[in-house]
Amino acid sequence: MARPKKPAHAATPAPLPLPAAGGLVSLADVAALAGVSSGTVSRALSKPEMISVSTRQRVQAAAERLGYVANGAARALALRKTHTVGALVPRFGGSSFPTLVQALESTLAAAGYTLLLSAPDHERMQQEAADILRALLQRGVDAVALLGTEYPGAVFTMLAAHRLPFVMMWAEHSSQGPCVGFDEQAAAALVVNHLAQAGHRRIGFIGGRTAGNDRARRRFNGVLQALARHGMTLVADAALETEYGFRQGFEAMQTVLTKAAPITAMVCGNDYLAAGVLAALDQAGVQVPQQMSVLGFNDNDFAAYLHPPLSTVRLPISAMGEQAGHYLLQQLQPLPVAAAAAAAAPGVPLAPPPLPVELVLRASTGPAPAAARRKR
Amino acid sequence: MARPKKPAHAATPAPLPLPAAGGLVSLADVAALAGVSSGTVSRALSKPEMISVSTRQRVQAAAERLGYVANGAARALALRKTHTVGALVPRFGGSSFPTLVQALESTLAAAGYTLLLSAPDHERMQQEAADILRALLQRGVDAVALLGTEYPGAVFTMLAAHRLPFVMMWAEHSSQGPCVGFDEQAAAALVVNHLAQAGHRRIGFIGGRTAGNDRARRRFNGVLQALARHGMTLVADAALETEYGFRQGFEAMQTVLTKAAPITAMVCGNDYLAAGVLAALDQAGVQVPQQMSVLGFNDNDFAAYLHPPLSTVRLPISAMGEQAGHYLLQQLQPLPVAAAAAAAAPGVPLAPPPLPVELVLRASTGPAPAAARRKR
DNA sequence: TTGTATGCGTTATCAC
DNA sequence: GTGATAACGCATACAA
Repeated sequence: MARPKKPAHAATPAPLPLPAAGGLVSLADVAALAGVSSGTVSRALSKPEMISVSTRQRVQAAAERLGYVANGAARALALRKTHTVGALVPRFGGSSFPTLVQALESTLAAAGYTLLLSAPDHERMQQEAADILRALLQRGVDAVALLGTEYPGAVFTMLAAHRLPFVMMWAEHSSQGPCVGFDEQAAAALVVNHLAQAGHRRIGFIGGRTAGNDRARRRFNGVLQALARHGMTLVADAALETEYGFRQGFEAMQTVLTKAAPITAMVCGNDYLAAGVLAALDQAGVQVPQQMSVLGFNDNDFAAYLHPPLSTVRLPISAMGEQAGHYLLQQLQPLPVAAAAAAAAPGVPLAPPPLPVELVLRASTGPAPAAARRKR
Repeated sequence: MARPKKPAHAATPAPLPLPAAGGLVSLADVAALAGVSSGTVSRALSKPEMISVSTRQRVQAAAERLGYVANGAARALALRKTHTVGALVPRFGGSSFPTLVQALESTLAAAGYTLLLSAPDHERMQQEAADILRALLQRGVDAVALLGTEYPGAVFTMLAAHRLPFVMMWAEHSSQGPCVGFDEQAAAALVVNHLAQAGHRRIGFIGGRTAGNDRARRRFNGVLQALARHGMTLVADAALETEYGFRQGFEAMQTVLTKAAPITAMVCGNDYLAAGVLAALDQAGVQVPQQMSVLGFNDNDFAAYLHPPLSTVRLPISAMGEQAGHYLLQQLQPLPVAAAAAAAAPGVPLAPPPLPVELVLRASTGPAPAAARRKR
């Protein structure tokens, strides 16, 4: 600033590594030190191949020396790109969403994108989703990852108005846009078929709240449908929904036991619930699997370390996060071939196929107890 | 733009809710529609009290109509403030960090701040922490929340150079800056004292890796020191460190059992490990607590639903996240009184006091087994 | 109360 | 290969 030209022989009296006036070190500062224009500095740093070796080195040295860090806001303003992806993920703690988010974040980070996380604790989500999204848009994001599909229309309207790529995670078949997820019905079928083949006819279910939670609802419906294919339904008194959580599973199972519904197997909506269910059975003196079988959906990864180890459907949570990330990145930086494909079928971004699920059998299931089997 | 004045009687032929040309709707668009200048729009939206009621309403209506969302990059550039806090949290999935982050995020969100999350999956963290922080700075953050204290000096140098408020979470007494956390030593003492009073003399420990993990190290040291006060040390063959996780706890406990170290109690570094330990004991036919007591640090919240329910020290993870958030917010928007205090003692931001811990006893501990007790 | 003009730090366009 | 210069969209002195 004081001297726009002047190559930096051995000038500057106090060239500390952390100088900068009141504000922070900018392109202009680096330019002054390197004795070039700010435009050159910009290029030297972002497109080195366009610059001669000597000046590039001078610039890099100067930048290093001053501890220059580009101002993302200015860059975003000029580029109209933030290199940031927003994520809307409700009920973050105590769920398996962290695993999903971790996978999403590292996938994005590997491509130079950062994750702007919004994790409304309450079910503010339901009403305020649009406001929360607005905050994300306002802050500046190039794309958005949503958990689930249950959002007010305003959310999709805003997304469309801003022409933002987005993806719904842990979801399938939304008319609103592309989803990544796995086949919940297949997962439920895996569980139910296994129980049916073992001779179980009276089956209970403890799952998450279905209102405003499409994941819990699909899971529940999947179980119902799979049961129907075997000519069964859930035992009325033994079908509950509750919040996800250890305590909730525990208490729900206590309720089921109180009602003394004669069941031989319980299906658990996720493994938090399953752990609570097992604890309740243990406390009540019910033997697993001798007196009752338990199976679950394995959102997290501790089912194998419960007592008894729980048979579960293993769900590809991490893979789902990676898939979401890759999908968004593909929308963000379309490769030649992808762009060509997109041009061929415009308007319909190709969503990835559902991820595979897998039944993992452990000690918690066995043939239906004799007493129950006699009933049919 | 076409007509800078002109109040918007009933003009514009196709006033769709999502118009905007190639780019997106900006202040100027709203201004044009409302028939005012862009400066007025800016004020009407951010400082409504400076504007007359009538024009304010016109502006708000126009903004609404166009679906205007402010451009955060431009705002950040003009304001030199991003209203964003960066977080560096390693090993995100399968830990108790999500709970912490959730609490941090909602605390910040309540004050209008968003969370930029960086969650290096690997122990890239160790080497690349500075690069990751640089990415955060470059993206633009007003403050930073770090998990733990183990960062290269470059990290703190950059933080200082950019004059960024920051806080280290789950930490105590760092010379590098303010910390929020709880007293790990007190927590360890709670556990060890309880065991000592029950007559245990031969105690083992399975905890997290201490290299490059100050939390695991403090926890380990706390146990050692508490033992020392009772004239004990850990039983050599029964003291292991491993990654956190169910499987890891399971395998570590198997190793301990293999070595047949005659112990009467195990202390677990966290509850993932504890769950694995219990599973291993169960599989080996070791009765808890009759033959062996197990206690643990309760990072997560499922200790009560294990088999048997695990006695633990309950750790205030959520409170820690809130505390971190409040601390940063206080640095960001100093209240009159806080500012005065800061002026009185400049340079040393006052870190909040450690949060309280609590011992929760359940069925997993009892008096030391007779066989072992005989030994002393 | 409202309009005008300038600056925020970068990138991109265009001459040189 | 490099240097001016004009956006980018918003906030804010300053003028009216």
